[in-house]
Formats: sequence, C-alpha cells, structure tokens
Amino acid sequence: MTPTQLRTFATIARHGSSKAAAAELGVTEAAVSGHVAALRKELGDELFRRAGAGLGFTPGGLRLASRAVELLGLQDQTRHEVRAAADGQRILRLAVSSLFGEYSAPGLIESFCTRADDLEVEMSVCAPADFDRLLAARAIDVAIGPATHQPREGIATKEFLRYQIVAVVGVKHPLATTHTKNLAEHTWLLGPSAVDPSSSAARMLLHLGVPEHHQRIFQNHAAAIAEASAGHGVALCPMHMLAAELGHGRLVRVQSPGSMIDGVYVTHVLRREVPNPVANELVRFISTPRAIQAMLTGTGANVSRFRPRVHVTLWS
Amino acid sequence: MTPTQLRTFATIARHGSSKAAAAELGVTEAAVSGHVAALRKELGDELFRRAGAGLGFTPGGLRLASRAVELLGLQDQTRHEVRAAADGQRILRLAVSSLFGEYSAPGLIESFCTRADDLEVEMSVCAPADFDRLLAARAIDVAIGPATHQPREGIATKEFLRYQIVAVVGVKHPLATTHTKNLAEHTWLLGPSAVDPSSSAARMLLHLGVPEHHQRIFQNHAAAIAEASAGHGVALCPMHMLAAELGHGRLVRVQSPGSMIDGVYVTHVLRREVPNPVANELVRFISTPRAIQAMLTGTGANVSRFRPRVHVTLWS
DNA sequence: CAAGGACTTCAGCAAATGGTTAACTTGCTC
DNA sequence: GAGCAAGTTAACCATTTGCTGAAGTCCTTG
Repeated sequence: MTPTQLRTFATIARHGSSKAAAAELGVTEAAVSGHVAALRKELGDELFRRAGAGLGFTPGGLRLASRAVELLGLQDQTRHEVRAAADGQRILRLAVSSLFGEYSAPGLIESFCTRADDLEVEMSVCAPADFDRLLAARAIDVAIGPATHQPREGIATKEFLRYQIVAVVGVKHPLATTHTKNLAEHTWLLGPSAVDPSSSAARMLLHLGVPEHHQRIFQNHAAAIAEASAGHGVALCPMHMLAAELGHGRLVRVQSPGSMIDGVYVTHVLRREVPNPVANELVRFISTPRAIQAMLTGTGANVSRFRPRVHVTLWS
Repeated sequence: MTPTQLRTFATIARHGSSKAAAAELGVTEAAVSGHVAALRKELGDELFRRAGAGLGFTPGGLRLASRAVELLGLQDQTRHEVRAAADGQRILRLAVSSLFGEYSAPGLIESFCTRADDLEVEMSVCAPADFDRLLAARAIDVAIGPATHQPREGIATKEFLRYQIVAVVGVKHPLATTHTKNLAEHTWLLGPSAVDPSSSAARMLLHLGVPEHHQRIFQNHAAAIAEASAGHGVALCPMHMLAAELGHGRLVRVQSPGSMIDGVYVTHVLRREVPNPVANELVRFISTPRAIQAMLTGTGANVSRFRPRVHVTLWS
C-alpha cells in the first residue's frame, strides 16, 4: 500500500475509469493496472470490476477510496505542517478527556492562546486510557484528564483542579421531588464519555446497575443535559457548570447515594528528557487563577481562532 | 515519505534513540539513519538532534512524530476495513453539515441502523462546500445538508425536510422584552457552523453586520444555546428544537427582521452510475414519516452502537 | 585528554518499484 | 459474430529502495 498505489486508486475512483486515471497521472494504462493488481493482492479484494458504463466498486473498494484520499491528504498536510513548524511556528498538541474537552478546555486554550502569537494548539478528544500511549509515541505534548490512581512509568502528573459531577434532572421529572435509592430504572442521558468503560461515568452506571437499554448516548454533554432539562431523564453535570443552571431553576440535583463523582484533573507529561517548551508553559499556566477562572466559566472561542477540524462518528 | 520512513521515525520518537529503534526494527543503525536522512531532505527540517541524554526534537520533528503514528494507524485500519468489507459487512459513509449532524443525524441514523444488522455508518461532520469534492472522490456515499441554489454537475439532490432557524435569547436578556433593529451590538453565541463563511449562519451575521469580536464560537450548538439560556447572548436554534425549550419558558425568540434562516435539507448523491445500495436505501428511508419523526425528536443513540471516534480542534 | 558511545556518511549490492510495449481477455454494441 | 473499447497480464528494463559493513564525526564522561 504505497502512496503511489493509493494515489492511483483514488484517481480511478474519482474518474470512474482506469483509462482516464492513466491519462491524468500521465502514465500508461498498464502501469495503473499494475498498481491496482498490487492492491488487490495485498488486500485480498477485487476492489472494482467493469460494469457496463463505468466501474462497479466492491464495498472494500469504496472503503479504500475514502481512506486513500484521507491518507494522501494527511500525508500532504504533514509535509506542510513540518515546514510551517520549521518557520518557527510553535505548536502544542493536547489530548483531553471528553468532559474536560467540552467544558473546560475551550476557556483554557482561548486564554492560553491570547498570551502568544505564533502558537497553534491542536486538541484531540480521546479516552484517558490512550493518554500514555500517545505521550510515549510523542504524538501529543500534554494530556489533560481525570487523575488515575496507579502512577505510571515515566509519566509525570500534576493536579490542578478538583471537580465534582452530579446527577441532575429537569424540574418536572419525578426524581426532582422524590428521593429514591433505585436510579437504575430511570433513563440516563449521557455524553460520549459513557462509551468508554473505564470512565468514571461508566463505572458509576455499572455500580448503580443501570442497564444498557436505559442509557442514551448523545454527541456531547450539553445535548444530554438539554434533554434532561426537558424532563426526559437523568443526566450528569459538572458541579461548577450547574450553578448557573440551578439558579435558573431548570435543573435539580438528584439526591441519592452513589450519584456523585468526585475527582481531580491532572496534566500528564513525559517525565524524562527534553520537553516541548510550550508544554511546560501550559502546565505552569494551568494552575494560575486566570486559567482556573477561564476553565470554570468557559466562554466560547474567538471566531478567527477556532477551527473545528475532524469529527467522525461511527454507528455499527 | 514512505511508510518505512515513517515507521522508522515513529520508532525513534517512541524510544528517543536511533540505536534502540534500530534494535526494535531489527536493522542496523545505518539503515535507520538513512531513512531519517531521506525525511530530513524531503521536509527540509533537521527533525531531531543529539542532546545530552536522549534526543531533542525540533518542532517539525514533533509534528512529524504525531502524524507518522496517525498515518501508520490509518493505513493499518484501512487494511482491516477493506478486509471486513469483503466479508459482507455493509457500510454507509455519510457527510453532514454541522447543524444537521448535531440535531437530526443521530435520530436518523439510530432508526436507520435498527433496520439492518451488519451495517456500519460512518458520519463525518464537514462544511457543505466540501460535499461535492467528497462525493466526486467516492469518499462518501451520501451528503446531507442545506440545499444550495446552483445545481451541480453530476450530483442529484433530493429535498426531504424544511427547517427554520431563529435567534433566541434567555428570558433575562434585554432582547427578550424589547424589540430592536440592531442585533449587531449584541454578543452572539454560535455553533461551529458559523466558522464556515459560506454557511447560512455566517451569511446572516455578515448581513446583520455583527462584528467578529461579538461572535463567540462553541464546540457545538447545544453548548451555545445553553449559554444563551443563561442570558449571556443571542444564539441560533432550529425551530423544531425550540418548541420544547420555549415551552419551559427558558428561551425567548428574538423578534427582529433578518434574524431568521429558512431552508430545506437535501440529500446529495452522485448522479451517474452504480451507487452503493445502502445509499439508495437511506435516500428512500429519509423521507418516510418514521425518519422525519426521528430527526425532529432526536433522542440519543444506543450505547452499544454509538462510537465517537475522532474529534480534533485547532486554535491558531 | 583519551575512551567510548551514539549518530552519520559512504560504497556497494540485492530486491522491489514504477514504468514501458505488446499481447490477451472481456463485455458491450451494431 | 465482428468490431471495439477498456481492463489485464506478461516480459522486460532503468531507477530507486533498503540494507549492510566500515569508516567517520561529535559529544559526553571518566
């Protein structure tokens, strides 16, 4: 699966014809066909076949077509980024947990970025279980998420913010007025973090015995909480975001044992050796009052800075 | 930038040493060094340099380290996916606009998926301006988003749902009670779609003359609306989602000329030739009452199905 | 300052890549 | 079924890749 093969295949997919692809690439049809043969052999799939007018792609062929352009694009972008980095542009690569990414990271990064000009921050949301691997592979500079209890080899963590997550319901929900021990029989409206079985949310649901068919997953926590405030179920909400909502009398905290998560956010960086200087700056900045303030209030980003980039979701 | 070069570089980054990388890869140091030399030459960056204990990576080197593992992972996954597809797993690749992806797609896909067993849906959120390119490259099977006015070569569109988007504020916001013509001086709380200058939201803001420093971008529309309902500014909200919110008296529609967007959602598919049969199924399904219902109410996904995957955001 | 470890460079070699031309197959279309 | 357009395969060749061993070059350390 060399870049040339992928480029060839992507071109065929785009034109729906080997001949046209050969013309565009400036080679003979035989060369194109050869590359396809190599792909077919490696992947064990016919990829496409002549079908009346144009080509008929197999499911695998369609799959490869998507991924081929993606791979080539990523490769191109890599070239570009490395060159940009050489021109002195500083970069900070961040991985954050889902909840932190949604509520606290935007405020943090926004205020961190205003301190520097030629700084680009790339934030990926991922499961905290991946943090170590990403750090070890030097794929990210800093990871931010809940503290885990076992200390890890070669990774330094630093606490900077305590948080509490509580269960909430809309004012008209039955749980708003009655106390119950049995939270398992209600519908839970959850953010993406609940998909990760090692997350504290998932562990809490397991502990409460909430069955899967009572768990509804939303693309983000804000949507889940909006749904809860319409009275459709129980949601999880960080305490500090709740203040505003409770004040407006739309959400009520559920008073029930085992319905609260208590934790502390930490930064993770590789312990040994030469770090990205920007990473150090962030780790220092993150415990300043200004940063804490930014994380707790979380006002959106400036339009000229913020660039959402990739966002893929799978159902299966 | 061949896969071998990338693998070599990623291994060096992981171990922080050429020698260790050579050992892991089972080749001589010279071979490793050769690959690095090629990368250095191609990218015009030193990438790393010996620095006391271990290696010191340049910004470009760090960048390359991230991307290298990403590229290799993607390549690996591609292999895997093509093989899976060969075993008869059907797949639907979807691109959706930001607002549709947030409010309507989850309900649609959830109900579409319950009809079929071995079906995997991959949904990417992207700017409608990219739809044509993605369709043409066979990177996606169907795109769903607002109708654009100029018909495009080779692409068939089909309307299925009208929508209206209105400006809303929290009950305590000044605009909740007074009428004004000047919406430009208020703070707007926006979803990611506002970043795309060709989106109807961005065009409306331009038309209203809202300056950039009055636009705050949030990671998703739900967060922007939550912020608005706390009284911090004006947000945009799809009419059909508003009903529930207005009913609870938390949001008020702003009555002002030019503050409403009116449109229709359409499906886009390649016109000519052999389509993915699942794509046709979706296009038929999407105008059934059941699908419409699912899009309008939008209850989250089942926990065992939903798998958020990538989510990268850039600040610069 | 000498020793030694770690990265780099160089020359040389086998294998793979990427391409060519030419012949062959396949499935329409008239 | 002849003709034809489009894809495949085969034989062949120049170039590049990927390695290796050996010989530098630096930098740290004793």
